[in-house]
Amino acid sequence: MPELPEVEVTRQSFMARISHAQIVSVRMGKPLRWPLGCAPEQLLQQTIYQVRRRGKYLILDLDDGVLLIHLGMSGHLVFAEQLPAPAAHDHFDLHTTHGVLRLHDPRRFGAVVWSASQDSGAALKLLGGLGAEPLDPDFDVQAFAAALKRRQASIKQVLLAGDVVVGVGNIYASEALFRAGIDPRKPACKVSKPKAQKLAGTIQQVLSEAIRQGGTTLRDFRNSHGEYGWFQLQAQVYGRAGEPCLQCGRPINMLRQGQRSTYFCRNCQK
DNA sequence: ATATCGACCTGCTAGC
DNA sequence: TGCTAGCAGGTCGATA
Repeated sequence: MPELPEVEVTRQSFMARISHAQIVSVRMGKPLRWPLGCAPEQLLQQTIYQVRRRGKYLILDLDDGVLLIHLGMSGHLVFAEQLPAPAAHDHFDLHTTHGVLRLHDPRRFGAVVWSASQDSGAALKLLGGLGAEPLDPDFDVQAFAAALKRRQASIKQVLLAGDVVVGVGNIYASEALFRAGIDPRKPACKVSKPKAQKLAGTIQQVLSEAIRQGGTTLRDFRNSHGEYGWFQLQAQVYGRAGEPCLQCGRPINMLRQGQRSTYFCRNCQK
């Protein structure tokens, strides 16, 4: 489910409500991708100051350290004053003075991890290798183009790797490459500078548009109020194999790159 | 260093 | 109707 837009939409949906809440109790269900990294009791009484985002991670600032939350493939957060008793796939509850933050994650590829700071320990390990934030006003298009020049892997796989630019997952990679007219199979280093600059723009455009649409709901995604996203209706290639290209009318192609599906138009993307 | 591939886990759908 | 294979929004760690 969650690429940058879904994580950002989630963040915006509960940040103000949870801000300055104090943690009252913690409930953990089945194991998630990584252990919490501290005794749950250590979180009690701590205040949550703000909720930030880095790539696809949410970062909750506490009195003592940070709590990282990753939604994996199938996770979403719910935040409400009260919630029903945990059901199947509700694997983490953070009870606070403002309400309950609950992670629902059927596949359990998600995680909640405590770290002493954002720049040390578990957080350093998880966030340290991440690339640039595409929606940061300081995003450096020249540096982005230069970084692509150093990579021989296909442009699609370099986007997904997240060490050049963060937040672009399988849906938005296909969409951004289509809008930039770049063949997803092209080695990143062979993408011309103008095309790389164009791609930087289409990545920003696609992600921003998706945030405005509340993200993409293929099956699981909801924001913390339980509302769906609608960007899937604007997708021009993702999930449209065999359907006519909206630019040239020829059928959209699908292929596998690194065990992930890529959707593109052979005619419009060179 | 970089690229590829398997692994993690559950649910749903298409096809027989 | 029921079973099975294959696929799904991510990313880490082992291997070449």
